[in-house]
Amino acid sequence: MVVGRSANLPRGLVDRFRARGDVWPDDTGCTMLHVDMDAFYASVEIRDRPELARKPVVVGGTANRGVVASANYIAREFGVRSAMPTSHARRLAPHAVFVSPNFARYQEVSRGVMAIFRDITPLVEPLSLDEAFLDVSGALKRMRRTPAQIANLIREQVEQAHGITCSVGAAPTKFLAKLASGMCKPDGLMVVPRDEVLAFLHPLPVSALWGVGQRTAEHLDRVGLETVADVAATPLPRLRRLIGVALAEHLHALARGHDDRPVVPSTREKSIGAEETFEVDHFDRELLRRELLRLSERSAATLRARGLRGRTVSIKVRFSDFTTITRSKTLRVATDVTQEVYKTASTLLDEQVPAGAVRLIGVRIEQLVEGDDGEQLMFDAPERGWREAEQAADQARSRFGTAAIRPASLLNQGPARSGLNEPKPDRGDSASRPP
DNA sequence: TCTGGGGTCCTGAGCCGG
DNA sequence: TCTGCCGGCTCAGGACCC
Repeated sequence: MVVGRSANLPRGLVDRFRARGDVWPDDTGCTMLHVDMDAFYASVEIRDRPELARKPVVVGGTANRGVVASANYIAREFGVRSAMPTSHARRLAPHAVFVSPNFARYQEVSRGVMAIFRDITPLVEPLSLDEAFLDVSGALKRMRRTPAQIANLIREQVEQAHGITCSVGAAPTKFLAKLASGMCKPDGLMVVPRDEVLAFLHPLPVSALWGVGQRTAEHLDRVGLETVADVAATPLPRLRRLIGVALAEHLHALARGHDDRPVVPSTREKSIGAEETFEVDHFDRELLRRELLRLSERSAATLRARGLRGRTVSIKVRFSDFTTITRSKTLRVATDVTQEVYKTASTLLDEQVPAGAVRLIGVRIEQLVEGDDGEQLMFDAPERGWREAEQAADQARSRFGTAAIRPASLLNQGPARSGLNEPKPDRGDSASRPP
């Protein structure tokens, strides 16, 4: 979902490389495809509710502090962008239909789309629900098609099967394919021919490089590096001094068109966590501890569901002025037990977090190992009883719903706030929903 | 304008043991 | 025994991505 970046790209460049009609670019060696669904969440909502088709549609948190997760192209004409505060989006497009996200629905559609990709090649690397890399080098011979023809086939099949459009970039490397798919949106195909890589890359602004966000772009701009060509021409030692060794080497390689990362079909998670922004800031430590328990429960349940345990528990606290601190503690033995996670998180809060108005609190578990990796459980360990109880609760929840079993201290708390386990009310646009 | 929630990766400081 | 060096680990924070 590249939104803001493609907006500032040189127009002539986009026209030059975008494939249209029967004009086929030279796609020899462009076996890396990046497929990106167009305004994915908004497109799924519109497909499910066709009466929204000609309206500006914004998907995002509809509460006071939400941000835009996705906006269709009609809404974007009014300046609405993803990651923009919903309140701002409402001012820009007050007549738009605002919809709360339904992630279960998006996951379902995403699974269907990924299945289409896997019919073409087993080398599929999903980056998120709405995009993936595909290495089609092995599929060329079998399908007797070129990369661009396979890309078009994917676009047709996704639209036929799911009623939504996607854009595809085809290039010799991952980074170039991803750039290309972002530049030909919506519903487009762009090929970056092997011998035109630098002509494609060098006029782009530095922010087009993967790993350059607002801060790094400002930093580079201050020393006169504005385009990808400028980065490519900068001696590596100077770049290292400017932005650090790892980032310098990464950007220098990308700027010269070098990127030999393969498609990796499955990657292991490094951490699992949950966080929550409150509707209003809170000082009350008892309330914060209850929230930590809720988030510990969510995170540990995810660990158990995936057969993982983690050694490091970290908490994140964001205060009303947006300063954010994290505090962590590494346990002797990896755990997936809610009570263990909560106890550690709660101690970190009590001992290391100063008093103040808190707008966000989060729990994350790191240093993950497979359930039977690492140290064996001690059979007389106190956590053993908790684990059995929690596994039973997990099973009950999977049968009777997430509200069926909750820690005693979370009872009488009323329904969870947005982003928590219960199904979310679809606030804001109920008037426009059919009966 | 006023900033979500899920993550990953990198850097640098401090500590510890060999 | 003391000192310096080095590597590994932990911890905190920042930046980035979708």
